[in-house]
Amino acid sequence: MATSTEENYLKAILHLEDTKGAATVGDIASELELTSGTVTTMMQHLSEKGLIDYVPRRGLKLRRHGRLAALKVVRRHRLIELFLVEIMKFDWSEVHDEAEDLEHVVSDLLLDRMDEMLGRPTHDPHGDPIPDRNGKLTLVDSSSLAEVEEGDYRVVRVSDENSALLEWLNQKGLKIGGEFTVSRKDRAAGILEIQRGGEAALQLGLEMAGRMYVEEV
Amino acid sequence: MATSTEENYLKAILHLEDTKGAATVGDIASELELTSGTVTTMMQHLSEKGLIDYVPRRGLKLRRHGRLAALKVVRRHRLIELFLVEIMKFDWSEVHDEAEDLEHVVSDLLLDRMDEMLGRPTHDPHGDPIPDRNGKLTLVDSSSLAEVEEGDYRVVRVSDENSALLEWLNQKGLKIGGEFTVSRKDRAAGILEIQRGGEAALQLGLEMAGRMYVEEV
DNA sequence: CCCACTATCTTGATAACTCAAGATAAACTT
DNA sequence: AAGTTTATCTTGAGTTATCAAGATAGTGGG
Repeated sequence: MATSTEENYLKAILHLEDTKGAATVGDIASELELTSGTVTTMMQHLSEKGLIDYVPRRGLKLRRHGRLAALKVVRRHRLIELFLVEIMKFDWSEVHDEAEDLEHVVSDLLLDRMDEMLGRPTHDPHGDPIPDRNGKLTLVDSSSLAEVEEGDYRVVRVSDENSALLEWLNQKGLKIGGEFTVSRKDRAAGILEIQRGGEAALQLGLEMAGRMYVEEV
Repeated sequence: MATSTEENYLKAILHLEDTKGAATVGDIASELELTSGTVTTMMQHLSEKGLIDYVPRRGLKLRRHGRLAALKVVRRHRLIELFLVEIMKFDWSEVHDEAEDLEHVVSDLLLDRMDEMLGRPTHDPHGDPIPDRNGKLTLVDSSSLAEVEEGDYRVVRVSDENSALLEWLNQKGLKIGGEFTVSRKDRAAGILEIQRGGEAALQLGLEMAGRMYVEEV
């Protein structure tokens, strides 16, 4: 139905709407590393296909159909990531790019086989929820680690966009579900200190903390 | 390095050279279901890239580099097919198309993980040999079932191009390694009769038998 | 040796996706 | 309100892969 290119645009728009409230031509261009002119052309095209509402210079928004298509791609991406981690024994820091390619190619049948093999999972390796086959998505209720006060927390989700952070967390043994204490927060220095069990305290920059989402214990 | 399209052309040329001795523009066109004009253009392109020797109207041939690239694609295809059958529990009749898409996308790392998981296999689900990482390929020594005389045989390989045949074999319980007796051969009627253990005899058209390869027991 | 047939090749067009550069509209500034 | 900045849009052009239609070269028959 949709080409891989179209799917990538739809996914980017969904992501921007979910995080920033709305997507603009410029946002999409920088997310996909394209020029805005290129994005404008595609917006006209997606609009003609009825996947988005697009009024030149006024803005754009996913339509129902486009949102469903985008959620389908997200579902594929996340299921594939989980498959790579659980079955193929990849590290959670190395699955993003592979899934980015596979999500456009894997058949529905193979995807369902993966889903079944994984026991119809609800979350991917980074804690992101996996939309179900109807595009329904259970939101994860959590706060950014950069914004919480001192206290006890559990890791609920980590952004998959920075693989260096994922590797670091992996090396420190901190995974989804892991618990720890925020023992010090120095906003001026932009640093957070966290403590786990009897282990040595870890320093973490606020920028990286902003990519981690937690719930209170 | 090469686009999926280029890879498909190279694979087709390799296949034709291996089965017919040489590939022509027309052969490639019908194998890939394209017009000859399209193929001509690509031959010029592959020739410029040094992947084939091509003299207009005289013919074409894979060069070392092109042959290696083609073998790499074949390796990917066959490993993926085996992965789909062994790990994902697909039937051998339904893996061809899926592998056709995945072969251009799966990373070397993922492919190696599959290879490892499968125990560095040497043959795909249809009995075709899997080229090793250097493109070395162990030929399967076998004869076409359409050409043997009455006697006892073992199935060594079945062409993966006719999925109806694969389904039929599957349903009859005849797989790679399976043994049987050719009890009657009627060239005029174009029919072959085979017998296994105590089971009822099976009739098979010579055309289909031509897609099966066997060795004497 | 010439004609006809067939395979191959060339040319002109199309579709999808992209960029660079210049035009225009909307939003701030003062 | 006018000027400046910034975001967005338009236009022209390039790339890759494709087809249709017409030109051309080789081959085989008479």
